[in-house]
Amino acid sequence: MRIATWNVNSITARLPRLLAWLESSGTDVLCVQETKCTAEQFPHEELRAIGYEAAVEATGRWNGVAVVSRVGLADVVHGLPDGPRYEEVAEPRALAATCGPVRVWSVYVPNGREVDHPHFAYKLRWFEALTAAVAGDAAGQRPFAVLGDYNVAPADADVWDTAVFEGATHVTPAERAALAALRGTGLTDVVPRPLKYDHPYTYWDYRQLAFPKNRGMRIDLVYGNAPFAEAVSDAYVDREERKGKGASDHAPVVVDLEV
DNA sequence: ATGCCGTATGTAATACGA
Repeated sequence: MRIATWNVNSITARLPRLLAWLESSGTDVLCVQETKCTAEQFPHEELRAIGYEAAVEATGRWNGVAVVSRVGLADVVHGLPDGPRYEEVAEPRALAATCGPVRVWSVYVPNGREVDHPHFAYKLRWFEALTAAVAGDAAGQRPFAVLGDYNVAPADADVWDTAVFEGATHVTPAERAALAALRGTGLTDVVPRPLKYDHPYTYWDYRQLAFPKNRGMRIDLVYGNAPFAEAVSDAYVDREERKGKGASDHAPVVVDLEV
């Protein structure tokens, strides 16, 4: 089966490309981030018309996640259990579902903004809650993965220029320690192949020709438990989807599983 | 060519992104 994660940067703006991509890629399960819609606005009908159902955690213009599946959708968990609030709001940033033989979380980790901003402490607390929430499934025998926009580059090689990110979020030891703690539950980083160039970047800023210049970052990650990782037959970044008018600033990460 | 920021809100300007 084919499973993927994609920060679509508004599912409304991306709907034509999303529908076309689901069909052309043959994706069975897609974890979506930044739907930027209300639950009522989510395009269930359009997805159903091409054979997919969806579970959605979304509240409006910010954040929002979903799991879109054509191989079943069960045992949905809405929101991150015991997750921190930001400015007293429980933001829609996580959703779990079981799709056929695989259980997944679709996550949109808080950005952090600046290292001395309250949003950064919120980001680290959010990772702690995620780690606690997934520990059971991570240690289990069923294929399980946490897929999404982690807003952390795991290593220096995962950003196009480390000098640009000195003192910035996404590359700090604290964020990378949070990733290590998450892996400590039994998860491994399923690193995709780049279809071009040397690094499997998944995000390129819209500005300053970042994509044509390949000034990217690998921040969309697939963390799978042992049964998941052992079933992986291929993984790649579909950079073709970052091209052209109407693209998201993130490309899908695609994983093929022998399950 | 992959090409110089995009989205939602709301209808101008702002918040947000990383």
